[in-house]
Amino acid sequence: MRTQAVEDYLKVIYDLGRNGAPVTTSAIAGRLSVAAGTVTGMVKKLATLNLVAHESYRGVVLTETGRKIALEVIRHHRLVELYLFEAMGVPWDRVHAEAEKWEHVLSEDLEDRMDEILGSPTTDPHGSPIPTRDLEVEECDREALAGLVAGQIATVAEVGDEDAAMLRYFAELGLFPDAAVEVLEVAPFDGPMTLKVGRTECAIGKPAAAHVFVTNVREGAA
Amino acid sequence: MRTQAVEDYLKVIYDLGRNGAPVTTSAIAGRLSVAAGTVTGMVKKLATLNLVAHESYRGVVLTETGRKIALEVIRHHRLVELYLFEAMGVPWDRVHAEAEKWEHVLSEDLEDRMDEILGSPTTDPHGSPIPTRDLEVEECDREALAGLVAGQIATVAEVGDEDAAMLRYFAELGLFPDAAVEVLEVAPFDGPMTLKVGRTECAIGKPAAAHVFVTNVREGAA
DNA sequence: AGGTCAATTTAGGCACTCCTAAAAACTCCC
DNA sequence: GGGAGTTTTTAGGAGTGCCTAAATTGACCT
Repeated sequence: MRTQAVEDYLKVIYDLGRNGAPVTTSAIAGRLSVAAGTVTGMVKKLATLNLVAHESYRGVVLTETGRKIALEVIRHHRLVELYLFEAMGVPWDRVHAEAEKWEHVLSEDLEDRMDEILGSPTTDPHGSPIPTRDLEVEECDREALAGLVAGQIATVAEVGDEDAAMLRYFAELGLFPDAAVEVLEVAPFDGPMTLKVGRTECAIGKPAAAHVFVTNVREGAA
Repeated sequence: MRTQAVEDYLKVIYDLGRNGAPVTTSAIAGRLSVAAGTVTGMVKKLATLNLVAHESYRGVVLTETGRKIALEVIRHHRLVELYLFEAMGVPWDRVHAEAEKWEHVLSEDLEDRMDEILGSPTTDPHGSPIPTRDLEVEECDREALAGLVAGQIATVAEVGDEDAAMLRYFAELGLFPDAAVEVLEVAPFDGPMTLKVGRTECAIGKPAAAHVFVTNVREGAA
């Protein structure tokens, strides 16, 4: 019953539902690149398996069981990402795609071994938190870089890991987790932001900046 | 087209067909724990994909393309086995089962990284040869330990990797690749063999001994 | 040669995951 | 309150991979 497709759906539903609201059919369809009709069918199946609660036309919410499975898969995914990055030297823009496949075949035993080799890490190479063995995650208060205004200083906490080209771009700019950024200027009409990352300046468009999440936001030295 | 099932079938057909004879439907069914009718259907599909040549009621033979794919999968399998064993400390009786899953999700990039980390190894933890990157394998002349007679000395080259319990038994006896064995006695009526492995003596039944392959067989010092 | 038995293939189904296209429900705005 | 437009669901199919049971073929033995 716990097929790869089921795991993928649960993972996506977890991610889309973090704000607490029910997850829509079309949102899932978009994330999985699948037709809407397909999602309806699958959601019904997940409901009969008691992994989600589904109200017709209203979206789905994970049950406790569904949430646990989602977190297991996410733990696998992020541990594998970090393992590939740290232990095998896979570049950070490629670990996500590999981990998408590995997450479904990782045994508990291997999970533990990776965890131990990596020293029970808490975040993956993109800054996303790795759920603990008993599936706790702390959802930190992170805000999008795109929402900051000129003069603010912050620390990069996490970057979106899905788009490899964007990750290469972030790497070029120095936008890694823990990097310090200062917003020098924000052009009007959703224009680009001028940043100081470390000691170098750069400009970044709003769409890309929406995939960078920061923490510890404060006003810069005047 | 290259599904996991296709890869599994090709791998098994390769293995069963090493003696040169066409591979029977039932042999495949047995190996894959699948009904005979299922195999017929899959074999037909493989034939339309030009991966095997199939003569009705006569068995199948791999085409060159099919053989290449089989060797790729086998290379993946054995590299993964060795990686799990060497780099992750997975006990040798468990690496086979894990590798069965990993072999299908390993990218070329990861394959190369494992190969490099391991120093371009030539055999897996059970002594099976790892095909080279351009898919050459040397099928060495190995004979079953079960076929030796009293007084012969040989070197263990390979042990069957499918049965975890049997592997644990071999480990207990010291029957690893490269171990020296001397046949002290062979009981009649397919009875057990008494061996000297290293410095200790032990008895092993014929069925188990059929899964140990040796090389460099010679007469012992009289 | 004929019969028996085993191996193989055929036939009909089932579960899963996906698709497209049409119908139904919801939302929102006038 | 009634469209218009979007979202969701329903309906009908397709491909893969598995099953069982019945029919066929091949092999072997007398």
